[in-house]
Amino acid sequence: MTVPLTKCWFVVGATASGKSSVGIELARRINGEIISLDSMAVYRRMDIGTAKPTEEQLRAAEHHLIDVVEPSEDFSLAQYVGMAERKVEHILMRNRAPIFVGGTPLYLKGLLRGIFEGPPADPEFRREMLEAAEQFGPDWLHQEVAKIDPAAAARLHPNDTKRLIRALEVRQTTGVPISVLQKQFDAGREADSCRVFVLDWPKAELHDRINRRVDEMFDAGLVGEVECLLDEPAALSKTAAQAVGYREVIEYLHGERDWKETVELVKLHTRQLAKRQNTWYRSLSECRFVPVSGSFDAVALADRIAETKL
RNA sequence: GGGCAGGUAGCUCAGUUGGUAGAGCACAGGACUGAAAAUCCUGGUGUCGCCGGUUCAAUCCCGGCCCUGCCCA
Repeated sequence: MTVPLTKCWFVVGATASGKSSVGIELARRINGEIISLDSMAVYRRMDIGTAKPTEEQLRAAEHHLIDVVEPSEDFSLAQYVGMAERKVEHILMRNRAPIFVGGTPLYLKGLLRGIFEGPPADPEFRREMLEAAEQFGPDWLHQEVAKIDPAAAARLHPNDTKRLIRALEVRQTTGVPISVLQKQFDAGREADSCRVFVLDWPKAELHDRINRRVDEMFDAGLVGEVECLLDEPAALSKTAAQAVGYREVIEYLHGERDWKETVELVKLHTRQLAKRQNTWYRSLSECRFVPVSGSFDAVALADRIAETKL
């Protein structure tokens, strides 16, 4: 169920923390291949706004799990973990080192601790539940969950619509309460028993990097990229359309706000994303924090990481 | 120069028939397992423009001043 942790490396951090370049340097040193750990880089033709590796970076190291689904397709944690496990297997068969690089902490936790055996999403069911919730009031979902799974209801806030619906969905399709299935979680381990490195920037510096990068994305043609996506025959999937940068630009193209406001909003949402990512890393016992700052040197950092013994 | 409107949290603004104030956003912290770049929870951070007056008590009432916007000269 879980990836063989002692054989894998993880380079993670907030968005714009410099993970990609460190990952590539590390791959060079330890004969590794990179597996993207990113819920949005999986989408084809969503390049600028997801800050995918450049052509040059892609040549410098083998990369996986980038451009693996169409923008019109939904994607999920379970799909990711399944694909990642197969990649790890193949890379190990080639006698190379799997290096996960990216910033989707839920996926990281899924790799580190496993995911529970559950049914896939049922969009129809979710839509119905959402409508019902709207009709019967905000507490209705919570009451429904309490009826079939008191343990889950106790854990979930009445406003936590998405998780409440998922609890109902799992019970509906499997007959088993989600709180029973989720007991399969792995407990988590000491940081020095695995190699999970978090690039840890001072907040002000990270914000500067984010703001600069967002400006660069717009200069590089983010709006044009989004226009092309909207011109495609198949509409953007729910999961693809919620990506930071894409959502705001779509609204801009619909005339909801002007260019300058849009750029600032993307910066804001990216900073907020970075904050949430860092909250995740703090909560995962496996993480080793690697302080980095203005003098950031990807080569030196990769050297240090490569020397880490278990 | 005259008239009108306004000055309250980092921002946009409520409000107090006089008992020192609260929303949204921002910000901080947290949660999170098939939507996760999503979603949810908790927290108010303040010379209520300035100086006087009335009052037990003024952000609120009165007088003066300053600033901003609009209109008239």
